[in-house]
Amino acid sequence: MTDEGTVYRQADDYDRRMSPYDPSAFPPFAVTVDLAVLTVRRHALCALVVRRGEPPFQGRWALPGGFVREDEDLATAAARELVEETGLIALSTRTAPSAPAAHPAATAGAAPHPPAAPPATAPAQDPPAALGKGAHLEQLATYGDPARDPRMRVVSVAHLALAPDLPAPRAGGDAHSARWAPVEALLGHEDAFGRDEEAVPLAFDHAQILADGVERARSKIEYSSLATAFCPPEFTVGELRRVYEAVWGVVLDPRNFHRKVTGTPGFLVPSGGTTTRQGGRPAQLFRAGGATVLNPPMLRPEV
Amino acid sequence: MTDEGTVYRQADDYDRRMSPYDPSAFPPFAVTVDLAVLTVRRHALCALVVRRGEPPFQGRWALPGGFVREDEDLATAAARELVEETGLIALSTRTAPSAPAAHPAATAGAAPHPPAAPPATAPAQDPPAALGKGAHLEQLATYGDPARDPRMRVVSVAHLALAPDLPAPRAGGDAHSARWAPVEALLGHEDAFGRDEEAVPLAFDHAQILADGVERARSKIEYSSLATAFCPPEFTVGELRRVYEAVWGVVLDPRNFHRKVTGTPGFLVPSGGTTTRQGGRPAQLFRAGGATVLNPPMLRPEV
DNA sequence: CAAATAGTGTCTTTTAGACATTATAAG
DNA sequence: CTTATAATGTCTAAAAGACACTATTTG
Repeated sequence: MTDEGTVYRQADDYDRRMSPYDPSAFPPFAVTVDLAVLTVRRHALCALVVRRGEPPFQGRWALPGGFVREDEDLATAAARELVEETGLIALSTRTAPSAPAAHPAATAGAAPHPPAAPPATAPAQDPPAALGKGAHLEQLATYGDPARDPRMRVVSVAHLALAPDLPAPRAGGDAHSARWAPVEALLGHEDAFGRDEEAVPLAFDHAQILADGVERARSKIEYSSLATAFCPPEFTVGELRRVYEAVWGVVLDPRNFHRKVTGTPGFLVPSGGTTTRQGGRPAQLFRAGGATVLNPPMLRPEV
Repeated sequence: MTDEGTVYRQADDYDRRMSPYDPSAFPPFAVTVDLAVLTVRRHALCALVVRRGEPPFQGRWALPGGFVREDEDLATAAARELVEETGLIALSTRTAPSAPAAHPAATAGAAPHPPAAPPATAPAQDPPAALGKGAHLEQLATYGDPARDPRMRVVSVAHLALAPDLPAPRAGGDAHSARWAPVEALLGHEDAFGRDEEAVPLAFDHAQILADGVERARSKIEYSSLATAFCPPEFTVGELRRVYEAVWGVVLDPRNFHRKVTGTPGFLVPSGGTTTRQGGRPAQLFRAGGATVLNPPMLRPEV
């Protein structure tokens, strides 16, 4: 039914170039991982950005990232970068392309591995680190526009990390090399441009990566228990609700939220304790339950 | 709070190695695209597979794919491969990672595999092509396990394509170089192993890629109008229902399905005509509406 | 006629969302 | 006391799902 022989016979071409005996037969790419690390700080969804010290985009903010090493898996590289940037240990890295019903429980995914401390390189002040804490880590998408890096052909496998609120990199500072910034400002929510320092567009295609990561997070907390990744090990229903409110940018009814979240099997398990850290009546403390898929889901309010 | 200097100062490292003046400073990768092309044939979800003519995995079935060219975007490469393999024109390719309102699509981990096909091997008869037709195309996930291809380091950016039923590659044939095969058989649905020819595991990590693609499709038709990508330009409600039944592997109530699908704004628009190609009372013909996000969603029946 | 598919309606259960009320802390 | 937050309950509207019934074709 089609032109003979031409159609899916590109395979010939493939094998010829795939031959290890002719390494110059295929175009070489650099492969990196970039990280969209999100957290909730002061009731706002924030991302970790680092300031670039060299061209291109010198002085601009960018997402943290680095090269994938010779014998390193993509998930391993992302976990390594996450440790290097934040001290966070990846708690879950799934091969699965997340889907509601398919998201298996994933706990330990990528191994911690050797942080491999770079020698003398850095003055490196204010690390936003919180060693010993865990974060959710998953692959986001891959970006490979030939022009995305002016220096060479780089394909970046972006990852999304969700972490509990971490200590500020350095309170009061202003010209540091790393910081948490509200995603609204980073993504230039129209009217925000020109006002704030971080309203300058991110380097490379990192604004697109971040936007994709934010949308992934926003949609995924609907159908999974991932919102708990933004919370400390023990948290209250109110704290979890404030996570949803910050990530979605909406206000939720505390009573309906409480009823729904406590009624979803496997979402939360009471830890026994209570706290008054939010003021008011003591609230029950919970831990994340084993469920990864929420049924029924938490639905974002309509437009 | 963390080890000084080591943390996010990988930027130095990054920039040093990124320098175009030292191309040997970063490890070179081959980058490919692999395609999980899905369609619905004879009430079963099927995938396009090609037979490998050379080692490794000689004689095994694999997903179609090929190298990303020097100055080619990832989406462009995937669209090119799709045309080469099937004659299908990519109708939609989104950079966006996940499902809009809901569900995150995928994140994937690692896996290897380049499809390789033998040159002389193929008489290349039966292309499952259907020139001039369109298909949905989107990025799925990226697989980069260092061992996924025994020959060299290959990172593959897998894509998912959804197409209407196409003419069989070659009816009656049995040892062709390309064919549609039910995903159940390809993924070795337990009891299916050993019975059928395609019960032999796919080459490389293609079973993982295909499984991820199938799960992406299954979840995405819940919250988007993507199921129409499996249908011809004009289709009936019954035909659309059979798509859902095939993809999900369930039986749906025709009456509730009809009420729901016609009641979802923007999902379907009547084209005016009717058809009796399914037998019985003439059915109204519809086209896909403009809506991409379904509200309310079509929910998969529970376990 | 029977058989098959299309399309509409009706009823019950479940869920979402609006909102009242009570409980227990801090200041 | 007031104020803030937590937790439970009640009501209504919408949606899901089970299922009866009618409509229009082919054989």
